Amino acid sequence: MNCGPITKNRNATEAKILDAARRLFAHDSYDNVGIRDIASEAGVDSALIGRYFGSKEGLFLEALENGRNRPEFLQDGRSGMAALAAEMLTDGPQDDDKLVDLLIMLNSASSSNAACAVRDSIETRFHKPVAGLLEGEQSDLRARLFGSVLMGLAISRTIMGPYGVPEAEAAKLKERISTILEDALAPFPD
Amino acid sequence: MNCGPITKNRNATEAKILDAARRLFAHDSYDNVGIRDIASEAGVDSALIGRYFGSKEGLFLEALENGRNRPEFLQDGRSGMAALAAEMLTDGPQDDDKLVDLLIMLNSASSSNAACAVRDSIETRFHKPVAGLLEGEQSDLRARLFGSVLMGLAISRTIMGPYGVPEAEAAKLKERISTILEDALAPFPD
DNA sequence: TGCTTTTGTCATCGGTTGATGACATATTGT
DNA sequence: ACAATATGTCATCAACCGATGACAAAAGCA
Repeated sequence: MNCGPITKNRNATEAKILDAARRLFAHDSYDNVGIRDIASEAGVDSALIGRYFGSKEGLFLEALENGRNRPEFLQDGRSGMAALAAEMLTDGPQDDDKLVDLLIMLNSASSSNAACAVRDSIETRFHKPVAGLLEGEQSDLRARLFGSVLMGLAISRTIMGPYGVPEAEAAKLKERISTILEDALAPFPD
Repeated sequence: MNCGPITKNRNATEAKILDAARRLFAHDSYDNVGIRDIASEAGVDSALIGRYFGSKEGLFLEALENGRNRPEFLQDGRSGMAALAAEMLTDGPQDDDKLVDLLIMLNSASSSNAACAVRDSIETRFHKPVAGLLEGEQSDLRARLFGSVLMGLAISRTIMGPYGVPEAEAAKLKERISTILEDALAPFPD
């Protein structure tokens, strides 16, 4: 495919750039991914990033807001959350589409140029929706607690590599994590 | 103090650099902290970093291994771990000496030039000692699970800023977190 | 005191980064 | 077919980075 004379198509090019950016940002931090890397991965000239997205930061913001599967896991309520956690325990979470957004956020959470956007994104696209699903008092606090456990698990599974929580062959581990997450989500006693 | 003619003292200078480095690395990522920043913070010429520590990476490694209060929290066994978690829930954990090591690791865990050292350090100075304290089977796995929860909490408290788990005025929150950590540490049923 | 070594200062290097203006080529509209 | 616009390419800029060699000043030693 894509033989014959070169074709020019802005929408397709933007999509290629966005895809490449999401792929790279999911594996490395904002600071460690250059516009030349992204352009190269996308098979495109690096100048187009500035032209179409304004700046590297603009591209990062779009990559962050462009999650296909928004909070799709939320549609299933709590079982969806458990499923998301289970997803993290399967092999190669790095390439799991459902986790790309989370990985992008985690990798760049400490990059000063991206930190604000990451925080906002976590709040808007994760904490708030989760809190909305919870009944009882202090749903915000419980959602953040839940989020912290999930983020820790994600870090352990991806960034920590072989030193992190290993893939779960054992059902015991999944069960254990379910228990922990339930603990985080449970309403506070009066 | 420090008036009169300038005095030259290598040990003192190295200490100033190391202190400054630990302070800055605890607030920002490896990539976002320059040797000029560190030198300036230490009140020292940036060339001395190269001279005394070989390179920026060398300095980072020393800053990482130079934690005063090694795993002092481990000396108290499980109650020490709970105390560490409680420490994270108090106001301004950024300036808490006991958490500096953890903050340095978390901030630079995604910086490719520092990631390996960070992973090793977490494994050596955190996972292993914790596992050593645990009785029963699969202590390594349980230690990593415990670590993931703690890291998630630390991220929420520091990097997430106002969007993270808020300071714990309520004893309820501490109790909840204790429960979660106990869950993570508990032996697996047969 | 005079010499050597250590410690600190300064200027600058090569390399990389994000950004941008000038230009070339393809597409579109008439 | 021709002009106008949209899209892609290329070269280059200024700023920053980590690193380093040349030099100055202090400290240690005879």
